[in-house]
Amino acid sequence: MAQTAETRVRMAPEARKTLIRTVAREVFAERGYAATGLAEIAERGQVSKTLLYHYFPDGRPELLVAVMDDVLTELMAETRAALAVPFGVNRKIEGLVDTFMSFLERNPDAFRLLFREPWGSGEPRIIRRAVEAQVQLATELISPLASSGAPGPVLLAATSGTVGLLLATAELLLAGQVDREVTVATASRYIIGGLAQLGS
Amino acid sequence: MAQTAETRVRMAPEARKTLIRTVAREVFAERGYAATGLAEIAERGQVSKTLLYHYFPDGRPELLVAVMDDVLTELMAETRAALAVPFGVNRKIEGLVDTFMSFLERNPDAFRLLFREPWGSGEPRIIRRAVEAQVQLATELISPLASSGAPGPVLLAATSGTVGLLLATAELLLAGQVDREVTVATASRYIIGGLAQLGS
DNA sequence: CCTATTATTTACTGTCGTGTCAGTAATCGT
DNA sequence: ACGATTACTGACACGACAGTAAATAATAGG
Repeated sequence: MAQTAETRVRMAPEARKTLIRTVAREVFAERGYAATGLAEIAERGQVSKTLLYHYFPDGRPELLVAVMDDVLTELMAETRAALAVPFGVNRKIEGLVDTFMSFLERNPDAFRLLFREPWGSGEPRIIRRAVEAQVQLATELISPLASSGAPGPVLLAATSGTVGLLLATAELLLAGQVDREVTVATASRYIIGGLAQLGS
Repeated sequence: MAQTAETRVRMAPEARKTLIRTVAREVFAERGYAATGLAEIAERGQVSKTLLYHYFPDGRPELLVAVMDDVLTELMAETRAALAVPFGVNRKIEGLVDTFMSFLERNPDAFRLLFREPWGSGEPRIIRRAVEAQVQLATELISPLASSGAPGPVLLAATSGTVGLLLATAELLLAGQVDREVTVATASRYIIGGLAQLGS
């Protein structure tokens, strides 16, 4: 009967928190937000549900925001790096697209979590703000690539559309319907050609 | 105590069915799929939950597929009409975009239901098939607008990207951040410019 | 008018997910 | 060594929702 005598694990709060964030990221990514219960996160993290509430008092929403923040930070870092090269706009666009697709191939589920969940309906405010911030960032990042002569709203529509285009083609890549080379090449050309039309 | 004597309403099956479809469309659109319970549909339709199961044995998923089908049918009809004009490709594109945006302004919630829900994760098969059909249709519709010289995968990526672009700018329009004229003009130009790049 | 049919409801069961409370075990300071 | 603090847990109340069985009222056919 030698009970393995429940040796509890007891970690430093920061460590536990990041551990939880990591696990939550996995589960949310796999199952999607709506389909994920705190119970599963707790189980996989070898942790009680109560502890989740202790570190993230607002429960699931707060946990999700934390995860979104993590993923977004990574993505933004890589993207910024891709834009920092000393080449012309067209080259930068290609670099951006390539980086984006590469990130998605490495984090396909996180991608869906970030961009393909139906935020905006009845979800808590924390999430809405996180999503707005996300859109904001993407826009700031892409705006400089467009011809700077165009008026505000046009620019906004164009950048937003560019993001949509990227996401749609990315989906195709993830579904295995188009290989990466073609995806990157086509999307890049499309974007270059599209942005070129704004001034005329 | 004069009970208004529960006069049941008893309709012909077809009528009830379409009534239910209508109500379901409203509720799904407002609340989103995940957040909608059958109870609410039943309540708003002045009908018992059991009846829903009677006419749609698979419950929520089946109900949703029915609604998606209705909305999609409408959208496709309008879109086809817009493409049937005897003008050149560029004009057709403008017409398509305009029609699309117009439809969305009239059915903003249905739009979100169709395109912005996270289908593809753990949802029942019926839904997945419905979504695939939807993508299929959109692709067939847009494909002919691209320069026909490009190879298959490129064409696929381009059409898919076009849809993404449309959806993204539509979102902007619905959010009131850009007015319709600008949205249509910018999206059209972008698409025209983008598709033109495919051959080179 | 009466019976067979069927459209419809009431009332219920089981499941699952959130959020909480009272308690238990590890660690730290002294 | 031994309290005091703090990380952590088990068990449960509570509500919402999917799904079902059996009864009931409306209609159609004779």
